[in-house]
Amino acid sequence: MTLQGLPLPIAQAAEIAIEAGSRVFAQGQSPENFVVVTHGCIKVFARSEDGKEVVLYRVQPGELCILTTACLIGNTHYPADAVTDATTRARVIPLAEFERLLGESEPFRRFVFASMGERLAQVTRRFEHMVLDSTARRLAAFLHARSADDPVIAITHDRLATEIGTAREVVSRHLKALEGASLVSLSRGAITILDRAALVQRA
Amino acid sequence: MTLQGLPLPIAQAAEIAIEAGSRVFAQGQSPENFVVVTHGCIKVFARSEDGKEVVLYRVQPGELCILTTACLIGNTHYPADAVTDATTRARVIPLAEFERLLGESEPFRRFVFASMGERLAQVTRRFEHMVLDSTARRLAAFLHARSADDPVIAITHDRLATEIGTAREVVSRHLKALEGASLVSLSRGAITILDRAALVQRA
DNA sequence: CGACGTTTTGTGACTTCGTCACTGACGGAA
DNA sequence: TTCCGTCAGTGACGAAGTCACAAAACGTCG
Repeated sequence: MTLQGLPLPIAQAAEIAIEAGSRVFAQGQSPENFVVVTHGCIKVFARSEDGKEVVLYRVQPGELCILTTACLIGNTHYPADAVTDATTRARVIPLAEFERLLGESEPFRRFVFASMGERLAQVTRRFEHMVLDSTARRLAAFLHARSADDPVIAITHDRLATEIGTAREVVSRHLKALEGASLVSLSRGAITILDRAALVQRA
Repeated sequence: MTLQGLPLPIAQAAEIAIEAGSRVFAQGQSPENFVVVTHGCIKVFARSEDGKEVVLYRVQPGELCILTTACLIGNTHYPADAVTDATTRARVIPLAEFERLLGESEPFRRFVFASMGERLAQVTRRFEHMVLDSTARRLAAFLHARSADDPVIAITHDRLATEIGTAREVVSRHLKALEGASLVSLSRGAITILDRAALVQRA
């Protein structure tokens, strides 16, 4: 799903900028606009009463927020929270215009459904791994995915833990073990991948 | 989402019957029809290589299968499996007709999106509870939900375990504890709820 | 530079959960 | 009644989550 592939109505829509770390929507709210990210990244996550978080998915450039879209027409409210990971730019289409486009533009409709299908498949896989895979596997898979273009991953153990759905201490211990096996080297706030191939084996 | 509330095109669609326990779709397939359940129940679940399962959600009467719908237009394939829990009847609309309706019928479109929004919120909450809640809480919540109209729940410990995403032995142990506290009584293949109010407390 | 506060990481003790390997109990069907 | 398949109970043990701190690493402000 590239930016080039965006249907005309989206490519022509107004663009807004959101600074890094700001809340895009909160649990219980109802959305007013259809949103497609063009730059940056939005993190969508659920939070329990006692403050623990799980990341559901991220909205990358060229993607729409499936929850926003579903709530928009379904007229329900968000079951999750979202904040920007980095400075983000997005194209927005107000509800009324969005509904009109859905009825009139076949490419637009196709784009919306295709995006929802992909995202749904992604969340399903994530769900499956979260419940069925061991922590060690999830960690290895995460490190492998995040080191695709740069062997140095800038992340704290705490953040990493919420990404893969476990506790910080558990992450620290597993990383220590991986360091012992010379697969990674650790420093404050960063993890350097030394043996990426070996990580695939463990994932 | 009641049957009465179904938009006309669905109420008029052809109805098919599926016997209990048969596979509705399998991981990797692509759907050919839009489906709305009218009687019975379809269980949608993910499965790992070694055979472990997690239930994602169930499609009840009046509901559509969100995965089928998303894959249908997105033209992707199923990321999960589905089987009928009981003898099931469903109305089906072939792909071409479905696409035409989406463009032409505003109520139909609204129904589809509303359903997706609801289901998505449901899966999100399920995801959250699965990752963040303790096994004891999930078990109590399950027993409470399933005893709404009948205090006797017909289910084996093994099935119950896959429902709440844990192992059979863990379920057996927790149930034993609940029996000790006189909240439930146990028999082969069935659980009788004795103190439903106390279960809410623990959920 | 050095003291101080914050953030990040390391560790040990303890609980809960998941897994394994069995055993026993129940309920048909032959 | 005797098999046999399904279901439940158990003890042992390793993996993972929780709790309570201690120790680094870093930022910043006199």
